[in-house]
Amino acid sequence: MALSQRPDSIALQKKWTKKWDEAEIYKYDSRSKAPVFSIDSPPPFTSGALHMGHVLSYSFFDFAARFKRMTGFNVFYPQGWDCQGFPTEVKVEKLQSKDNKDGKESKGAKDGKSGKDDKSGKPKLTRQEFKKKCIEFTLENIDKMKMQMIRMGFSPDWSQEYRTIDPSYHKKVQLSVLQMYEKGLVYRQKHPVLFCIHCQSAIAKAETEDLQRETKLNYINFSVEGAPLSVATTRPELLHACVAVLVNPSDERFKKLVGKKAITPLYNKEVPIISDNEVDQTFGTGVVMVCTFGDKTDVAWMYRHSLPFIEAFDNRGKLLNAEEFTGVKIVEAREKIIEKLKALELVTRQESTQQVVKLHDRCNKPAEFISSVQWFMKLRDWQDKIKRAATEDMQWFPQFSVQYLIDWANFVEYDWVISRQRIYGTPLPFWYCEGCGAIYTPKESELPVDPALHEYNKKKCDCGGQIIGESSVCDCWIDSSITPLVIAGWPDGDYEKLYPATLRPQGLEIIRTWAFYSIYRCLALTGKSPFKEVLINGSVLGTDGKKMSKSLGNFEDPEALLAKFPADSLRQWAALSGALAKDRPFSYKDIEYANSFVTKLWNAANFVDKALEGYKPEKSNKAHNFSITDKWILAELDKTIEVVTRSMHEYDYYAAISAIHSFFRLSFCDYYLEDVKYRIYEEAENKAEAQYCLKTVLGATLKLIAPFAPFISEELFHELGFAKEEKVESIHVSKWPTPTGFEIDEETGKLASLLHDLISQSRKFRSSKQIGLNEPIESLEIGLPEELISNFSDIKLDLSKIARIKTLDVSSKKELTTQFKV
RNA sequence: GGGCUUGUAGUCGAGUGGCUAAGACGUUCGCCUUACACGCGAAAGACCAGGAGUUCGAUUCUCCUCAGGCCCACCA
Repeated sequence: MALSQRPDSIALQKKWTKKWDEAEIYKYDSRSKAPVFSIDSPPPFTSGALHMGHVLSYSFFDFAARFKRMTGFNVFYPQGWDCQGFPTEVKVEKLQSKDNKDGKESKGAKDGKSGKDDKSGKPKLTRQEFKKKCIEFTLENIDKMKMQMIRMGFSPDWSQEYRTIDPSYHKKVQLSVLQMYEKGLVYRQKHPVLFCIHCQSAIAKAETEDLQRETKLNYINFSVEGAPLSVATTRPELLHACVAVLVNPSDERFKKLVGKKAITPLYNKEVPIISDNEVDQTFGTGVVMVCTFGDKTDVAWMYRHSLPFIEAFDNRGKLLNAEEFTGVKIVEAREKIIEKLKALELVTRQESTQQVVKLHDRCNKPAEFISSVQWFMKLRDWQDKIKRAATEDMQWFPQFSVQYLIDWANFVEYDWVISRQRIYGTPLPFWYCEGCGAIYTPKESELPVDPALHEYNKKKCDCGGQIIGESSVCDCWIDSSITPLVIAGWPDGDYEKLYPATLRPQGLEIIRTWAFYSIYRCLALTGKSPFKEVLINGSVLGTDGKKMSKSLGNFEDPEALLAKFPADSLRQWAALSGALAKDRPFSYKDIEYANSFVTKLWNAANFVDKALEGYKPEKSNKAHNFSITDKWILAELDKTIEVVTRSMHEYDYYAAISAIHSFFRLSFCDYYLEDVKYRIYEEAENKAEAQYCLKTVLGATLKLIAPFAPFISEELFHELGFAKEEKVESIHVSKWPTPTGFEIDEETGKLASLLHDLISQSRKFRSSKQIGLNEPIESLEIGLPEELISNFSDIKLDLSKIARIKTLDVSSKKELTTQFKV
């Protein structure tokens, strides 16, 4: 049958997606005895549509999945959705405020306590209503993203789909938290959190914006053994919460003071003088006062040096424990306290300085740290175990990327705050007594629970205190850090069949979170590392080499690209641009190049299809009448299969796709097809051998490219009858090609390159004399080294036919010489 | 400031302790040759960032400098 024009890519995509779905070729077979290859693929965050980063990374996972299927693995490739989290809340709030015609935003949803907007007094969504909106928004996004994934030709087993909002998922998350609680790894404690005193809400760092501003740096005298010690601070209003004075251990000026006590001005409190490497000797006087809490460093220092904790102000920003200044607001207190210190002649200097403050992005007021009760998971003592698991139990691709995890593990200073005062998240499965702080947990059979809504809340503790259901939800990494367990079916008994996962593919930027927390939690829950191989990909930059972002105008939308290019081309772009763990600028040229390759493949297949008319396999197999070029192309094919196979095993998709492209384009299309044309058209006696080679090479190439270009390879695999011959439903479940085992001797190799060299020279000659390729050349005299002369007859016919030279004469020369005549 | 990473033709980018350092895009020239003009053929274009060291020999290994990128931290 003759192939027509290259088919429309959308029609192709629809046709094969449907067939693959019906034939369930991507389905994991739990009864199969084949070795399992399981992929713990990232559940994308469902606050929007797919972006180019997804296109790049999910293409990588898909290459792996398709390759492994073809090499005989029982591939387990689920796809999840990471649904809950702050960005979704923000987007839903924005949508809500758009609906409000007066333009006022709903703040009620934010504080996690009340569903009413206490500022405007207007009725707003309740907690439950808001949550419902978030879920609706999420489901819409999942539909959109799933559709895009299908259009990209990604091949997860959709029967294994999971969502982190599903009750079954919540149940597992809560169970995992409870089990870690049983092991003593979860606790409840007072902890500083970022808080907006204007909006009355705890906020995440991600909700803040930096503001560079000018402020006053005040030099204030403390005293040590009666002598003054000058300390520079921008926040004198926190003096009452000063718990220590820090100096750098290598600072000669203060070495003698370390270990002694300093007396704070105004409040006359005795605080220790401690040395710490993080103190900048050149800033201010080189002496820092540590307060609870001026900023994040204060928090770090407080934990590091086990300093006592003084509540500096309440959640309305009014000073606490500050003697005469108690109840005064922060900004006002700053001025009043400086005035008083000046009056006492304790301020020696004031100078302007630049500082960066964190503003709440909704109200543009400075965020403060305040103390609040939070839930924690113990990370201390786990760093070494995590590092050991990552280095001993796992192989990282590329190797250096494990260093990101090690660095992070070394850096962790305090435990993981797992509670968030938000709405859209997995509820923490705990109750606590308001009075004595006793903690109550649900039974496993009660899960999933929302303690905030539970009737248990009406009960009293043994101590007589009221029992309160926790209303905080889990950090979203609590949800996603157990994916290796969830996909394996944990906690059911036979989860170990699929645990640990074979492969964890993920982005470089979330090694510190997703990889780190997954290893930690899975180790804590099972004692076993969660995966064996980690594949790290970088992110896609704009064409200008900068991080892709809508505001920079270097943003590419996959949706728009899919309208212009077939998925097969986009996927090849991913392979072409994706050196592991490296950020790559986006390139239209790569896509266009990939696209032209798809066309090339189609056209070459078209030629082969016609050339195979009347082909009788038995003729070629028995005759062994292979020409030099036949032997050469089969040997080249073998080399390519070897390189591609090795590269695929190593997740080196760049190497794989380049090898395929260059073999097919250069060796096969540019040389071999030209070499055999005369044998096909002129019914040469060794035509069957040429047909055999054409068919073998095309068939193998289709398979090699199948993981990268699943649609076009499938179409051609069926159109040219390979599927029927191999009795398989799809190229994607066919066997990965193995080398034909065709040995090529040195002599044959030399003759093949001599032939191609002479053809090339003839073309140069034509080019210089402006002779068209279809006009014959009268004669060619060739001077050849002795050792090539005897075998020259093997390529003589090919040369005269392919280069269209009427007469060929050969004589013995030291080196190759050519003399063309028109 | 810390960690990682990169610096190869006009552009994007492979690769190697020693033979003429891939390929693509772009450029120039010639071709609609019965698969393909989304094509074919030919050509030009690189002191492999700079400096020092190791070595018989370095673009490749080590160190320094300079310049990018990503992540983290960020000054009281």
